[in-house]
Amino acid sequence: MSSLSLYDTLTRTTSPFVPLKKGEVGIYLCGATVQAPPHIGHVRSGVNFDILRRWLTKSGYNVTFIRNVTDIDDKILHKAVHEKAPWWAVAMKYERAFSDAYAALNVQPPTYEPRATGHITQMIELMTLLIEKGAAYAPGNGDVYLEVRKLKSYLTLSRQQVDDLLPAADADETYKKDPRDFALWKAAKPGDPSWPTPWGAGRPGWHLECSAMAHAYLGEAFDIHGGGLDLIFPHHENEIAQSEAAGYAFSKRWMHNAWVTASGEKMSKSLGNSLQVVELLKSVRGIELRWYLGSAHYRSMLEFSHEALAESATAFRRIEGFLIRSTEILGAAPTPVISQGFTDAMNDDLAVPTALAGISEALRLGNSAITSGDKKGIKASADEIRGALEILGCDPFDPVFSTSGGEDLTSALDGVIQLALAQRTAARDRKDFAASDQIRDGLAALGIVIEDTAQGPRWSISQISEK
RNA sequence: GGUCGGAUGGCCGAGAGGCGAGGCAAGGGACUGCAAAUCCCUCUACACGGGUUCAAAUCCCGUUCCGACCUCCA
Repeated sequence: MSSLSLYDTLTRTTSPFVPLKKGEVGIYLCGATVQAPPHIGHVRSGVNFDILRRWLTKSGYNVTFIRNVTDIDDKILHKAVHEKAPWWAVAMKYERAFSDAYAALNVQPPTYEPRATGHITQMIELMTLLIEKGAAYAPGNGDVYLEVRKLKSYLTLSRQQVDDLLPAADADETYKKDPRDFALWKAAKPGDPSWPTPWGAGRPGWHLECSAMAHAYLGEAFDIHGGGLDLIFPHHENEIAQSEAAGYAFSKRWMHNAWVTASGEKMSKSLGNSLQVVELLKSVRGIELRWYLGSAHYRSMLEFSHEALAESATAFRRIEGFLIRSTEILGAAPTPVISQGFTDAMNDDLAVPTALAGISEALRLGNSAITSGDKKGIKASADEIRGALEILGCDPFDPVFSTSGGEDLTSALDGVIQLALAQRTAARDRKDFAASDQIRDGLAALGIVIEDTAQGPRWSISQISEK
């Protein structure tokens, strides 16, 4: 029996996962800044860490999963001006869009999903502590800064030296002791939302909120902190700086997902709307998009193309088709079973691609078992495949993926189609293939696909058409 | 300037000293009245140049190209 090993960005190595508290895992994942609709890069992070969470849960851990919502920042304020709407309306609109995208991809809701603006009190407490300890200072302009040169281990996650950093273009050295000092708190500008503090009214800096919320929900030390690669610096470095300066042990392990790239380049908001989740869901189902995003290793760049996505969806439908056929033959949905091969792969830093190779093997064996009528073999393969799909969040039997209409409609439809199939079978028996093909073509025109199997004809509703 | 990744067959994507993952696409075959589905077979690749080694896609040195971060980023 293998045990779980995970990569740690801090040490740049894979090491055995040992929780701080037996049987418990605390995870903090940096969520979205809700200032635009989600594109697939955003949801890849959600999918990757959802797989981690499901695997930890399946491994017997009680997982507390925190994913924050940054609902106040410069971009949201700019967007509010642009959209001629209050900043909070903009934030809520895009928070909903993210929630919808996560739901469409079967990303489980976090245990708690804190918003930055709901935790100003905790942020003020943290700043007070940091100032008391001499790590932060309020120079009187309403800003509060963290003094990075006082920290002994600043930039260890990204392995940089303070003096190597390019000075920020917008650094205001009037008040900062060092241009690299970063803002915990930003003084209010006229017209901007603000909250009162002992140092003046203002709003939180981006980094402070995550430290404050992680502390509020997971305590001074927790197991895993996650996010996209681009958050390593400055965001995660600054979180570490704030938290350690406050005396917290903070995260024991750091995990970062790689990007979805387009033509080799990191996906960015300038690429337009085509790779937004809502757009892609017009050509593939949520379960298929999830399969695609989850199929590459989380630390590998995933080169997006519409062709690759379509191929991935085809591959998934093949697996799904087997599970549906096996269910028809066995008269019951498969029971999820986790195979040893799947366990070993997932325990090796979530080696999903290796696990997928195992699924392909089980699929081949299962299809052969259908051909030979080996019900025991069918069940063994179907159980194993469903078990794996469940962890990957792509279980076709999961109610979240069920198409509207439901059982009643399907069974009524089945009765009608069975009548037509009986006519067709009769025609085939008397070798009247013109008549039998006419029936098949007629059903096909209605979106009903007929297949002749060893167990007799079966029908299914054809998948949504490709664009 | 600093830090960090990457380059694998037509395409996507694993692997990290010996045994050429897997998928998609393509071609051939089996099955079938035909189709679909399914199964079998074929297509045997690691950017380039050196080196280490009995053995290198994998380790070392160098080169080229692509990309990311350096205070808005999943």
